[in-house]
Amino acid sequence: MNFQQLRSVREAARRGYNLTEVANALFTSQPGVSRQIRELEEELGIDIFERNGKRLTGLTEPGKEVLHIVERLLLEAENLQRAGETYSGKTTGTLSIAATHTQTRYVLPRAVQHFRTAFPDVRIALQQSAPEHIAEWVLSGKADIGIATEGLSRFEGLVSFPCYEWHHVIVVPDGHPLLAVKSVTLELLAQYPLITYDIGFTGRSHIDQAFTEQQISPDIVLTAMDSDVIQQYVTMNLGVGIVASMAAEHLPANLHPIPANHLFASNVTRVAVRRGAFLREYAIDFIQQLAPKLKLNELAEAVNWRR
Amino acid sequence: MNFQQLRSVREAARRGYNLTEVANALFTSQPGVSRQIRELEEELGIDIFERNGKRLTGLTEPGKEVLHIVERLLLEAENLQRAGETYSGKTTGTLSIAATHTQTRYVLPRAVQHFRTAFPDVRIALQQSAPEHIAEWVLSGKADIGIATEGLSRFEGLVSFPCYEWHHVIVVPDGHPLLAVKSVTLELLAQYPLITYDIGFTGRSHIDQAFTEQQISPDIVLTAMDSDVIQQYVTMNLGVGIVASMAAEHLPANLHPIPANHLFASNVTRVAVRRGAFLREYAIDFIQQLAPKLKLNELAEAVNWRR
DNA sequence: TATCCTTACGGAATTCGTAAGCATG
DNA sequence: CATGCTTACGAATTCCGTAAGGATA
Repeated sequence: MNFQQLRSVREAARRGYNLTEVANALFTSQPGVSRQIRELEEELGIDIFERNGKRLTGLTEPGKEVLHIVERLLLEAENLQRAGETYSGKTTGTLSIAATHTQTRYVLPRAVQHFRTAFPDVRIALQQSAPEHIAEWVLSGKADIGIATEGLSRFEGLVSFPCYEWHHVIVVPDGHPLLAVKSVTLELLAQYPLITYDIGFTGRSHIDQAFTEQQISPDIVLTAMDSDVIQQYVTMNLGVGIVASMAAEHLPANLHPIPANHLFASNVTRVAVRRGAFLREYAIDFIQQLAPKLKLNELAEAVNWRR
Repeated sequence: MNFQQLRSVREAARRGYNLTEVANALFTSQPGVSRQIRELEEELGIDIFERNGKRLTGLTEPGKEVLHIVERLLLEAENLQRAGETYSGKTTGTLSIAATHTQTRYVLPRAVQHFRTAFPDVRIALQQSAPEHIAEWVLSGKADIGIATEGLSRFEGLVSFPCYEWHHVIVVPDGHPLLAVKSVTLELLAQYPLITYDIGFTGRSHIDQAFTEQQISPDIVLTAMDSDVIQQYVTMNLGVGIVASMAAEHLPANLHPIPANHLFASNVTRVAVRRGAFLREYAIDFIQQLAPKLKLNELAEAVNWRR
């Protein structure tokens, strides 16, 4: 058993069982990959892959179990590498962050700027994606850190920490009737067409929840994944916007914020890492930047309690 | 990075940093081991071991972190082997069980007998030890299964399941005054010298607890790790014995049991496996033999939830 | 017939053990 | 001076890529 065999198996599963592609990905020859896989299968005494004639078509039942273990093995191997890099005082490396648009656009810039000065030699890979995919990315090791407001705490394989709390804010264009109202109510709000986030994004669930509780059906005419798009359509007078407070901090001159703390439940943005991951010094630093209240030993314990 | 390097590091830490010994254990040459370790250190860019001149004396700070990861890696590798053996339908292998004396003596014989007929080609390694060590053995992978009444549930790295419930029983020799009493009380019992288990063994904590709650100080004249010794001394009229009900089932003719269900809290014997371990079919069978109420999917989930 | 996997083979690189050298308690 | 680690070197093994062969959509 060796690591090249394990890499071949993992890559084969990831790349749709096409060994030619696997060979390219691993910078080796196709017969080599073929051999690695067969040798591992022989050593374990089982078929890992289903074969249709000569072509691989999928995983066998035992193969699925094997793949799980192989993934864990390779993740631990990466942990080992990173441990080495950390303690050898290397400041180079890559910090891979998966975050939603809202985080990437309004929250991360400050953290990234600080990070750049603190660790100038570390490359940052920002992966913007939907909350449900962020968890996947972190679980698979493709991202070191995941940041989102929804859907991170459901995964056993992740440890997540609260970063900060925020509210939704109503955004209207110049001269909108709501600007004259002292305290906006949900009923009032529901009289206008609304523009807000897609389901599953940026606290959308709390918006729906608020309306449902008061048995009001809002007229949501348009949803988007990001606040810029929402603002764009509010400017075009298509409706009243509901965006995250972070997005409402720097509005263009023709748009105006109206507080909505009293209407929608507050949201907590969380940062997540894979349970058992070895975190580089700079990754820990970045997390602490995002969640300043988080104690270092809390973090270490939560991530490594598996020991 | 390769597995031989990892094995060398682990073995070095286990064998007191004597590379000559490590070489023997791994059936290779001493310079080979030396090289493996140095190459891994070079690849990771750190010193794993403290050196005093040429000799290894211990782990460096980073080395401790590295060792943790290495241990996990090698355990996963063993999991992979076992997965192969399981699915390839091999009935050979070894089931390593760590248990207390009481379990080994009175509970395991039946399970082992059943196991021998079901899996005649699997060797059984019974490791008898103190409860606190059982957890260690299972955690380190030296034992597949641990069985004890105390001290298994405290470990995050273990998953444990209840096997069966039992009580303590009072044991007295022929003609003892307690035999004439209808229902023994703690006060009455405390008037005699007592012989029972060592602290930390076989439900001893529940015995102490019962006396403490009634503010009685029993006169425990002798403690032992196992029931045979206790019975021996009861026979010699040194005092009244308190043993596990399993041990009182087959008493010699000159000793007599007196129920004590009403005096001491009942005990639950538990079986534990390492979280994330891959369990061979026969190991699962053995566990089910011990804990018949345990559902298969419960077990699988608890052990592998890490995925 | 184009794609994809296997087999065969030979050269290259790695690995490993022996023997000798050196440090330490 | 005995134990224990390192260095040096050569042999053996393993590894890997190229080229050819065969199966399948």
